[in-house]
Amino acid sequence: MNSLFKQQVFEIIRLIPEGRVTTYGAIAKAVGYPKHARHVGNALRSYDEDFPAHRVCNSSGRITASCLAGFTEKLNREGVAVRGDKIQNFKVIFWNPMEEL
DNA sequence: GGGCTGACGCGCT
DNA sequence: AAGCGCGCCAGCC
Repeated sequence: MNSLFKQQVFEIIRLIPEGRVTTYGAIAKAVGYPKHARHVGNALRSYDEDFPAHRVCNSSGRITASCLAGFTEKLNREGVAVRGDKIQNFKVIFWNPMEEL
């Protein structure tokens, strides 16, 4: 994949407000690659510190990241309730990147 | 070059 | 409600 893809993905994630979350698919669509949801996650396997990767989950509001515990803790600190791997009020706090472009 | 993997998503059982 | 199957495609071996 070209680095532009990653770059745009990272750019969008940085725009996610505190206390809000979005999905891999939504980001993929927003950057013009609707079928590349997997690669959004793939690009996030490694990320810089201070990068809010914990604000990204799958389309059903579940955290599928490797470090679930860490993300849950970060989300809780931002006021996002998480039970198990499921984000509570997902539909309410979902942030749509499409509306920001 | 080929097979396997995967932080996904959607439709069908 | 909960799985299962399949499409998708960049990396990694």
